[in-house]
Amino acid sequence: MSISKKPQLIEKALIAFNKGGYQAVGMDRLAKETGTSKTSIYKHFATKEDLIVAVLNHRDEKFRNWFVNRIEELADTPIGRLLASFDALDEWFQGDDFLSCMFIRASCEYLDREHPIHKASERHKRLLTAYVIGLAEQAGAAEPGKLARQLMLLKEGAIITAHIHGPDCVAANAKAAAKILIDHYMNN
Amino acid sequence: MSISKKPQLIEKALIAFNKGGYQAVGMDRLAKETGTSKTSIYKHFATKEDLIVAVLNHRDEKFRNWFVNRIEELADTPIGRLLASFDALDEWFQGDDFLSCMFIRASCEYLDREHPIHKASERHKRLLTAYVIGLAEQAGAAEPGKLARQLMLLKEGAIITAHIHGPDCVAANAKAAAKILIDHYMNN
DNA sequence: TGTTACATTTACTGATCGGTTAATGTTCCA
DNA sequence: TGGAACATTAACCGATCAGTAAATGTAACA
Repeated sequence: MSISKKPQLIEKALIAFNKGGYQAVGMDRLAKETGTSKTSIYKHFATKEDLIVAVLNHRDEKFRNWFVNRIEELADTPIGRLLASFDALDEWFQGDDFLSCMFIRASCEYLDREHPIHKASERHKRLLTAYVIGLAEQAGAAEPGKLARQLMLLKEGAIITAHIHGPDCVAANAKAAAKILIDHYMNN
Repeated sequence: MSISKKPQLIEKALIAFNKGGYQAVGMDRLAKETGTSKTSIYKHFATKEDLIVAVLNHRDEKFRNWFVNRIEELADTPIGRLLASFDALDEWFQGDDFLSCMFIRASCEYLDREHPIHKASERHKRLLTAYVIGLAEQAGAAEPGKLARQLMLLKEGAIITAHIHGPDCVAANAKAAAKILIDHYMNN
């Protein structure tokens, strides 16, 4: 495999891990599903752990990019965007390949907060939170950090709930709660 | 192992799975950590999957029992209890053995919603939700189901956030959001 | 055409996976 | 004391785990 095919390997590994789980998908199966021999995979990544971290960082970039762009398509005011973020979530939940969040799942399989895979998940959530804080600041909320973190709690909760019980009504309910919180922090 | 030691086996297996994860803890390690030979374990449980389901059902009973009792110790009005549930969460988060929620983690390792282990997790969350709905009804909230489900989103989000980023401020922030939501549904 | 360099495959390592078989205690009653 | 019943152990099963070594294929350049 030439060096230029590394991104394709990461992309295919992402699909495999998303579908099957990090521990459950072994390197042999990964080689099969990516169409790349194990030896070639290990040319690019020293360990499975390194590959997973690369997959997560790729996912981070792709997801945040999609999320922000979608939100900006859906609304053009800060408050509108804070709310629209839940519509974007709903689209994600309703998709065929939604199997919870790859970062939450990673942190559940690699429990130690100091584990590189766990840290990659922490980073993703921190960056997402920073984006929401920015929106809350633009909106002129009384306590933007507090509001943003509360909205993030609703988002994480919605992800878990949509995965465990199914996606119906979950994002809409989270959005309704978000509306109440936003209204509170904009009038106090 | 006599039949009477089955509960102890479940209890020890719970600790092992909580500490190490469901897939990561193999049956050999489980035998070592529970002090029970594999053959004896398989006398009580046909498969590892059956054992995990038994562990989860035990955890469900134990956790809900603790949760409800703690809440009723902390407050004696329905609204007080809705809020106190977040203080109980905080106590859980701050404990030494907090490694996210065993049911969330189970649903993350066994992704298929039809999988028995996933279903056991769904059941636990459904029963918890039912309890919170009951409190919201007692409180006389305008839309008790909606309020309760929104509070549940905050709880699930808090669990994930406390696990990924650490427990500091998480439950308190969720409680602050809960206060706003409760206030809204009690005055409208 | 011969050679160097690199990509890729096959076959393998020891360890561990979930689960089973056969042998060895141990207990209890006749 | 003999033996049926049951609990427990150790050894083993084929499959798979993450990772590696050796062999093979392929391309570029001299």
